[in-house]
Amino acid sequence: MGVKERKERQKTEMREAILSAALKLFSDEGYDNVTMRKIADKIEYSVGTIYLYFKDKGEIFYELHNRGFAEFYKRQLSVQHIKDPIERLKAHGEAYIQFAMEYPEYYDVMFISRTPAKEIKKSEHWEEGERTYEILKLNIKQAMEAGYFKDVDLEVAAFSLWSFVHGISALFVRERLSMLPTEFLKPLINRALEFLSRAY
Amino acid sequence: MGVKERKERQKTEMREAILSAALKLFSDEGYDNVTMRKIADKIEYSVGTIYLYFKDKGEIFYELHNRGFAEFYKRQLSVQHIKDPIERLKAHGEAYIQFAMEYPEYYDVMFISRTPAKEIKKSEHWEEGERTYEILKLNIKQAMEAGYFKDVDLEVAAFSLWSFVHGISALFVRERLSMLPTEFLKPLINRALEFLSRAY
DNA sequence: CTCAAAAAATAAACATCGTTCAGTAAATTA
DNA sequence: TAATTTACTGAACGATGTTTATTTTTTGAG
Repeated sequence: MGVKERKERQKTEMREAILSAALKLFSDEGYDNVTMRKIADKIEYSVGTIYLYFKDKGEIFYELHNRGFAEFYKRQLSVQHIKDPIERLKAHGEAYIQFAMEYPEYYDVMFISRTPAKEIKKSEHWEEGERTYEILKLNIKQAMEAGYFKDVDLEVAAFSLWSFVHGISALFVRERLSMLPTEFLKPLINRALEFLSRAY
Repeated sequence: MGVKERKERQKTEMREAILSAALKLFSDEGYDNVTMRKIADKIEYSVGTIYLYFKDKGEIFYELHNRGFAEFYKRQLSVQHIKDPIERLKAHGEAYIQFAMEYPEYYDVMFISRTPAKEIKKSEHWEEGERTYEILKLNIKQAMEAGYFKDVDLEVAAFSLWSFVHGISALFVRERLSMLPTEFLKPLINRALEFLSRAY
């Protein structure tokens, strides 16, 4: 009698369907322009049904946000195998910005949004943010040991590099770079990363 | 018979009251969380009255956006008298960040807030933003002519420097640096500017 | 297989949003 | 003072997120 199991499975399948529809919509149209009714249309259920699976619109976003942070951290790690410290730092920056461009809604709540949903404030997930900052400092430190960043304070360098990639990400996410055609944007960002990594 | 003049004055006073209330609210709560009714409450008029002075919510934002840029542009110019190109560039960055720290509401509206895109996209006032970008490029170009930034593309350098100061400003304005005590923040920012200007 | 209880889904209703508009009050003019 | 113009209001509209009462579907004991 696997009734309970099937119900469980169906419940998670429905949650996944909602999350998947919401992610696409959020990413295409932005959180505020996505209505619960649009999500409901997309999964071909009525509006009220969504509320059987999620407390409110914010909880849908929160769940996606969690997955975003997990993905963010994973991407930071994915670069750690690179041997050359400067190359690794550059790849680190690339991974950071790529995440922001791929999941602007996530990036927004993580680093830009003024009032993150209540759930997010008290969340343990900012620690994941600090862990990525530690990775950055580690990478800079190893670059120093390899002879780069002479006479530079570690904290100052970390703050500077973070500000730099955040600046690019924030301008992109909040659409202050829309005057640049997309095909020019990515190369420009890459050259900007080179600009910085070649400086030291 | 200065009736017309007084009416004119009253009209602009009302516009100013609306703009001032809106700026504070936008900055405190974010564009989307500010309702027309909140603005109306703050100036102690009914909702409909606002629409006698502004076409819609977006136009209020648009006007604030314009004013921010005017003040911003003035500050950028104030640095142009400095002779040494690298010192001037550094002062330029300082002026930029100082504006953000002094008028976080304006900086927010100008470079961070989600914009009602229609108004601003086609606006001639982004040109004021582009004018400041031209100043930056001019300053970089003169630094190049003085022997700095060798083998660097002008556009890439401008984009990089802008991203850098925007990153710092955005992190400050959106309170992602609140873990740093204020007395450490300014020196840190100064050292970050040095970090970059010393790189080339 | 039947059918009442439980679960799932829905449609309608609610409060609030930006915006509009018919109507009222105030100021101006003749 | 009376008429007209201007300033303002408050109710209404369609759309939003969310809640609720109701209907439909699924379940499992007799």
